[in-house]
Amino acid sequence: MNSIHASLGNTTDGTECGPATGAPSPMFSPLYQQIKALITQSLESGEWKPGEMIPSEVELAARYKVSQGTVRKAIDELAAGNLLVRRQGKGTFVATHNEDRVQFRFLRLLPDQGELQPHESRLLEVRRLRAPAEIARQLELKPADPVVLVKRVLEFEAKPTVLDEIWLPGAMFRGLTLERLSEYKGPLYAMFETEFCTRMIRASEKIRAVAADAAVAALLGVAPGDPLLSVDRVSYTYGDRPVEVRRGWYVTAGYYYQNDLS
Amino acid sequence: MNSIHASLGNTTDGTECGPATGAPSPMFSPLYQQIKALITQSLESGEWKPGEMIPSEVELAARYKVSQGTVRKAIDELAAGNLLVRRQGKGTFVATHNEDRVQFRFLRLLPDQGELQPHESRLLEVRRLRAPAEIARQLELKPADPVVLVKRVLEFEAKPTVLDEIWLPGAMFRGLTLERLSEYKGPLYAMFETEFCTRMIRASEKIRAVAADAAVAALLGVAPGDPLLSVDRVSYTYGDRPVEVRRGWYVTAGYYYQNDLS
DNA sequence: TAGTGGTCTAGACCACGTG
DNA sequence: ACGTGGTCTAGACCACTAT
Repeated sequence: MNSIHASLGNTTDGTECGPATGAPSPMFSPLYQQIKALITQSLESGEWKPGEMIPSEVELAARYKVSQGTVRKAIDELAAGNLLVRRQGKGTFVATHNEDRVQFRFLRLLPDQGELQPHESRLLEVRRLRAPAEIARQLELKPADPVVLVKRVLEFEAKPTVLDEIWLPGAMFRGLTLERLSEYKGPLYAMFETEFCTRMIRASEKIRAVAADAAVAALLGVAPGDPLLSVDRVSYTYGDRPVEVRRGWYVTAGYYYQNDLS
Repeated sequence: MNSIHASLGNTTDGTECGPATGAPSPMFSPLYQQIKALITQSLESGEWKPGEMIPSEVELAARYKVSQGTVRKAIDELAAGNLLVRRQGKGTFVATHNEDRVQFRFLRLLPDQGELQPHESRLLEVRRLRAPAEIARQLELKPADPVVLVKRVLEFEAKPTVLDEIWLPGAMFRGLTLERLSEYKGPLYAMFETEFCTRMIRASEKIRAVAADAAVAALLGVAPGDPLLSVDRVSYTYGDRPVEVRRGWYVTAGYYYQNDLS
């Protein structure tokens, strides 16, 4: 009958970010799962921020009053899920989208030849409106809740290649404006993380081949009817809460979507 | 200075299948990696066949003269890579494509509504020929080496949905004929595994949107020019050796290609 | 009841990165 | 030299499955 001992060093010192919900958490499960949940809470509450180093394994073992091996197994799983990054000799760090190394975890478009060049993002519009039924459903909002709609085009080597319609919960992205977005360099998810305390953990995509309609064709510089890759993505943050719906159209002439099965 | 002790129970008793290559294997690396390599060898040589149970952790620990924890870590990684399947209370088993549970690991097409229905495979042709340059390159064969080409259509609910051109090394798939193929029920990879001792471990896909040409359109019952999902797959077996090239065209009306990012 | 994998511990030592 | 994560061990006990 294992359960975590009372409440200890779980110092959720209300730092800037998230609500530190403190969901009941699984009580009767393997110890390392409980530790995993506690660490996840600290990540979500912002006690340890993206890019920062978390306490060492021995420290955590002391804090939670378990053996180092148990903490290790918890961290192993979190690292496998890309929430943490281990670096031998240095420590364990909170994963972040602000790293060149891991830039393209969520954009799996590669050129037929050569390396992927840095791309240019051209903002078309940023609008606040009431969520259409389908978007509300996917974001788990009430119909007509406020949302932000961002439209943009990504250009690779000066060729428009990706058109994105990005839907975000309005409540969560209050200060998001076209100006603020255009100032920001680098991936969107990096900005969401640093400016809106919203870290994208995983995403699920539905991919289809579609014919370009007139509007999309014009924006991407292709002919109406040309085949495009349609990518419908829902992104999730801690606790599997959906926080972004993204509809993308990819021009796959000279580029392909890379996927590995195992 | 760790290395595996001399040669022990590594009884590669030349059973029916593979050549049991016995590549030198990594000598100075973590012990559990060496164990992992040894286990992989036994899998490749056919000592333990798909679906069978491998020796228990304590047995393996004794055989390799290491602790159970070390064997455990090796098995953990092999299970994570889908080479083995752990089943509590029963044992650890060699993964197989002959299981309903894991049928659609490599076919990620889902219907917009409802569950995926069992599909019908319609063989168009099976032909032996000399490998075109591009196929030879991808299969790491010499140009003009013999290959087998299989063409088929998959039908979902009586609607042709997937057209596949499958290229296989001729030497490896000697007895493969249209008759033999059409007798076989179930996934191709299950047949390859049981009949040709070739287990597909992982695959890499390049996905594009293309316009259907006349020939493909006719076979799939769509109009020429209609958008199709083009899926170029290379599948690998033990040791990352490529053993299949597959060019697929998917009709994504009513179906989508599902992908999860993390 | 016996055998399997699953969890947890405690401690020793190694490999890497830093000061 | 020190602190970090990484490896390896040995042993205890739990949970599940079969007989």
